[in-house]
Amino acid sequence: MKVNHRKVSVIRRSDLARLTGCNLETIRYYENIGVMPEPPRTSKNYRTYDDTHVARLSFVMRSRDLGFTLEEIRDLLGLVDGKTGTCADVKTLASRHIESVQAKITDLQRIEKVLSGTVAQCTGDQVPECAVIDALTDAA
Amino acid sequence: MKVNHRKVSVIRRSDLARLTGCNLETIRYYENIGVMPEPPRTSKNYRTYDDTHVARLSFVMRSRDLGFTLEEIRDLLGLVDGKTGTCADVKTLASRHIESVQAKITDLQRIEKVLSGTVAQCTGDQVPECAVIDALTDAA
DNA sequence: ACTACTCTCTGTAGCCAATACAGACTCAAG
DNA sequence: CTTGAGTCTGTATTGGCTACAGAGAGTAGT
Repeated sequence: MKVNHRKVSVIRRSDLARLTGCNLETIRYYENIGVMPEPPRTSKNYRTYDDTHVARLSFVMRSRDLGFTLEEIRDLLGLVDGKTGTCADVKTLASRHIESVQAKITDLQRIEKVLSGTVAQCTGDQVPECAVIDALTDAA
Repeated sequence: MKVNHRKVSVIRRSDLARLTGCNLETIRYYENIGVMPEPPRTSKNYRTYDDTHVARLSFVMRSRDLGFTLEEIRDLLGLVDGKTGTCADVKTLASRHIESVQAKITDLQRIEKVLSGTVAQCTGDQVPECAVIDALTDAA
């Protein structure tokens, strides 16, 4: 009555990728750098995952989506895993990240302002008189 | 009357770096990838720059500061050099860049909002009840 | 059983935009 | 003449992946 060679609901790498939306190769990369644990292997050396891997990778993906670096994600995971840290520690990490996000926003807004202002002066004439080129050439 | 072995106002690589604020090694990198031209060399193989190099590198630095990729900078330089393009071409390039900057701002603002909202719920208690961790764990 | 196809495994190379370093050479001042 | 600074080259490293080659494993159809 051998219905299926694969044990019921064994999660392989491609399944994990599909379930989390993570790229297939990226999973291996995360295992190499220690963000994801090395999973158990079958007798033929195939990686086998379970719910905990799905949850952890989802956490990583979500954090990544919010712009945390892998370094920061490692720290977050450490706090979750070790249970040594407090919510305050997490808050500190997140707050620092918020600050860096705000700094990036400010920077991009400055850029946007300069560029928009310059492009608005553009006449559509030949390059030597182009306002954008002038701005890039002359400004300190 | 040998006052100075170096010809008057020969610009060396370190001088160019100082004048433009560009990192010393980055200049060599820009020459390798064709953003800056290979400069003439002295008999002893030292790079020698002039005003045109200072102007060009300043242009590159300014563009970089405004978030243009080196690919885009290459395109801008091509328009300036070749004089084949019109101001409209430059405007197109710059406008596309503005759009990508705006997209980044929007994305970061979304991130900032999510993070700030989550951190605001933080109690400072132990990790298992941390709002930030919960948000990272549960959210799709 | 055989073929064809897909999946997984590994190591390695490439991407951007630099930055850093080792080891050799050159130069200017004291 | 020695010392220290500057320059030269090629190569390695960073972050965060992505892609690919070539081998082995599993599966579906005939």
